[in-house]
Amino acid sequence: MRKYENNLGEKMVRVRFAPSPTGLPHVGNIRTALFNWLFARHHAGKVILRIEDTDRERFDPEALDAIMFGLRWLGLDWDEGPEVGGLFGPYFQSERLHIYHKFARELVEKGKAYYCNCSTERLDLVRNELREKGLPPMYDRHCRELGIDSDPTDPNTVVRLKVPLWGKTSLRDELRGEISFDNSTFDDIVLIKSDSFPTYHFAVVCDDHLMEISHIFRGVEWLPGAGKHVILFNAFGWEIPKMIHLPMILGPDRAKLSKRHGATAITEFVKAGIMPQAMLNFLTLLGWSPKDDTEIFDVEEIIKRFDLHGINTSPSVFDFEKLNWMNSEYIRKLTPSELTKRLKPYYIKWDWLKDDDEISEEYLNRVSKIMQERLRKFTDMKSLGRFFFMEPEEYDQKGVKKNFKPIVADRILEVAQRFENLEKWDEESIENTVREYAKQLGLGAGKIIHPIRLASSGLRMGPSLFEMLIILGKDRVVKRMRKAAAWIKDNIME
RNA sequence: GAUCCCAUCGUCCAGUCUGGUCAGGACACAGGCCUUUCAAGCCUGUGACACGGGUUCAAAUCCCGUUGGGAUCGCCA
Repeated sequence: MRKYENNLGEKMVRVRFAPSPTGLPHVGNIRTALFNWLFARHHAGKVILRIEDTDRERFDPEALDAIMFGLRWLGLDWDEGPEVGGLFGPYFQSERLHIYHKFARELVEKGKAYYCNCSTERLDLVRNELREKGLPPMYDRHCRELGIDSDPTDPNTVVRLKVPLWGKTSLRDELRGEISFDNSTFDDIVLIKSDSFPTYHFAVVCDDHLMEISHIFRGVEWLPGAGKHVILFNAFGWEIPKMIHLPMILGPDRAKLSKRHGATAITEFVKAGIMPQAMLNFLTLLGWSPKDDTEIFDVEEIIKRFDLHGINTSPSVFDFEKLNWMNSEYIRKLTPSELTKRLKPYYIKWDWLKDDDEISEEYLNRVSKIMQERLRKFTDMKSLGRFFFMEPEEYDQKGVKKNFKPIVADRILEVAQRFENLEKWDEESIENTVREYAKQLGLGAGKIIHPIRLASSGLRMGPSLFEMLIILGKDRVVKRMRKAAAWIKDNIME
């Protein structure tokens, strides 16, 4: 009797995300976690986080924190697993060794597995010989019929699965249909290693059964090995969960997405100033489609609409550009004060702000408002908005060439003087001052506007000049203009 | 090498299951409008059914083959 059945006797949806804590969580793994989660939430099922820490050599204690951080950042919670517990624990495979040992002994007793004492040297030798002959490198099943007596805990032996030598094994992928493999192409895989830890293939089958997992979502890279899992499930006589193999995520060169393509760890997207909502939205659409033209939708809407039918089978290229665009859409949905809240940590990191600064919240919100629609990522602020906090230390080179002619220095000084004399520092007064002066000289307003922009911000592009000057404040603007005029006189020759 | 998976604009997706509308949308790109610049916004444009056979009145869609891409073949997961 299952622990989790509804009162119709139907299996409850239970999915698992089963990362291996060996490094920073990769977007591919996170996408897998996301699809698991969306499916479970859509069907009011349970999400189990299980830690596959059976590789003691590659274990990285920081990885687990990074994984949990990444999941929580995206808003993916789990109903059972580390820090929340559950009825099917422990959720760390390293704490379940006795379970795997018990099942391994059972298989040996049933004649479905055997102990093997072949050395790694011998295994290498055998495989190399086969490889040289152009044959698939496999174990030669030397110990298969030897009847070696041992125990899963014995460091001198491993436990191997007795894969059927003939016939076919087939499985049903919910997206691709029947897939079948010739048993002759399978190796007698190791189930328990000599350090008494289970291999991935063994642990995953035992745990998916024991934890009553109903649907297995994982990357296609697991598909070729899934036949072995079926053999194992059958050896135990266990029901096989439904399997869904998710298409791979590729880099722009169509190779599996990896570090050399740029940011791939979820933490790097966090640092770059990508919003979790945007990341979730983007990742959802990478391999799944709502079947209409909806592109921007929130989690609730996605959960409501997520289903197996919309999942793709072909691999997709991770388009950083489109993610940035989507992020800009989400940035625009924020109120100025929400944006300020998110930008502040970056300001502090860049030394634009100190905790005890007297810069007002109101000032920050005005900066947020004026910059909001030109940010794609929070980090764009670093180059686009520096001048709101720091004096320009240099001027944009192209801008200098175009706008900082020697004759301009006196014009800047003149406008600075007129600014200083202004009683009101509002858009109307500033604009009138600039336009009237341009008119007096018989010049287009742009001839005055561009040098002022460059003088006050150091940049040749940016938000509306007059609004920008209001925010900066009269004193700072006048000071920066005089400084720029002096700079022109010092640096620009006739 | 063997096995498995995949194949629509440069990219992400729709259309394929259930053959029949100029193959639709988004990102990117190009041009235009707006404008003090940039961005945004609006308008327009460039751009794809990998190839070859078959089935059919009709094929992106069904079947077969070819080619191409990817993954997997560990006491890693």
